[in-house]
Amino acid sequence: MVAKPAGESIAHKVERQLRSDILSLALPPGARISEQEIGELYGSSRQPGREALISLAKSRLVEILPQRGAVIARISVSKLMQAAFVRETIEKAVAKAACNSFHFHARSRLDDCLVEQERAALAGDRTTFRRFDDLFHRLLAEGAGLPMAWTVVEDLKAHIDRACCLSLRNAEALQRLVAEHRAILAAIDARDVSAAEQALNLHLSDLLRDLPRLEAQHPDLFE
Amino acid sequence: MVAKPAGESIAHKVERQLRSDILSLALPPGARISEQEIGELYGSSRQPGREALISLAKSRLVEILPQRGAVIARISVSKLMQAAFVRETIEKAVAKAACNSFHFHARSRLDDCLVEQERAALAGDRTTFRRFDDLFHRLLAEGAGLPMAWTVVEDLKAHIDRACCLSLRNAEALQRLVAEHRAILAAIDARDVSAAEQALNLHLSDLLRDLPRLEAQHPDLFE
DNA sequence: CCTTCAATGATTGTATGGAAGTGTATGCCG
DNA sequence: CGGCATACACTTCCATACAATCATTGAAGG
Repeated sequence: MVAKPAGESIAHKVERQLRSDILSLALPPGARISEQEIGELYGSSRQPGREALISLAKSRLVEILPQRGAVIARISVSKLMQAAFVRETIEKAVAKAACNSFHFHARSRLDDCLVEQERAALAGDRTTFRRFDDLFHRLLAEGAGLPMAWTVVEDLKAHIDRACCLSLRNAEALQRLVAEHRAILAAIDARDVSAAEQALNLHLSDLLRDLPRLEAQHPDLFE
Repeated sequence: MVAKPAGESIAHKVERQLRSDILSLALPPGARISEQEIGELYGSSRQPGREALISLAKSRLVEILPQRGAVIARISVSKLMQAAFVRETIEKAVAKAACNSFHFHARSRLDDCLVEQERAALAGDRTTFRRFDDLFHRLLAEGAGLPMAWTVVEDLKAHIDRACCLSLRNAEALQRLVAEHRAILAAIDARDVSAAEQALNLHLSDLLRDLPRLEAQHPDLFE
């Protein structure tokens, strides 16, 4: 049995690829993009490209101008700050629930997750790092018995991730994030709600502190 | 100039209609539905029906079984409770922000909103009532300077609204909800954070209290 | 020189044909 | 009568054709 006997539809593959390219800023905000060129880029027809665009428009990563075309959305500071705020309130509530009780299985996976993430940080492998960063927050929600909280946070991250990507250009920042993850987990293990909330606040406000610099440095990426 | 010279794409119209029909339980959970019959139902081809299905699948209102078809999603008690919890944490944060400062324009629109909603409640017009219920929560978020909080809550409502629809079969319940809205607004006007949070908690837990009865009464609608 | 208007090109929105996949029913064989 | 293979019906998924809409360009007229 092969790993992936095809499994996924072309439209989904295109969507994932395109989302990744947008989040990594490989496709610059403000650039126009048509269904046709997405199709050509992937060796398929317009249809999968169209469906990918519709999906990404729901995440606000592209903006569809009716009857005219689509553009890669610029980073909105206002939306970013709102998304960060909402995310923080959700994750604090998750942490509070986690302090109350935590599923054993998720807890053990979190240890592995942190090890892998630290390895990626040391290797400077941002792609892998980000994958385990997501996994950390997802496992936190699952362990607290609130898996849906992660799906909400995941949507919010669309507004945050590109700025995050800009901010994490130096390797020591990656290791700091891992340390913050450990602090969050330690507070939850100790069932110390206020410590957990404080650790989360620190973790999520890293980016906001860096935001003015990013905006000054890359004015064309912001709206 | 006519009011709407067409304006919206067929796909969007189909999506809205289908979403409405699912939320109102006109289309029963568990029923299968194909692109073709959606198209026929609306006098269009399969394409708009397909796009509507994809959109609704993102809201988890339908479940797409790859290469096989789509079914109207059943109401998940687990998802409902998680969504209600996350929603409550978000709206409490919104209320807290609202106590701090509130945009004048949104505040004045809220008064109108409540009047209209009460009128709908007295007339027993559930459709209009629901529209102004949404508007109330949206204006709350906008007034607090967090319009994005509403978009998140709106997504969460997909998991909640059908049960809510079942619960509100008697007219006095509608008027109670309006009174709860007034209580929330009064607490915000008084800048009393804990009163606002308490009023919101009461408002949103109405449904949860009723949930066991609904599940017993309509077992086929739940998963 | 500026405004107006028609032609052109590009892009989306819609319809439809065809390929591939899945579950079911049917008929055959033991 | 039960188990198995094959054929069939149904659906999604992808490709492509067509129509409608919008921006741009360029020319004509004031």
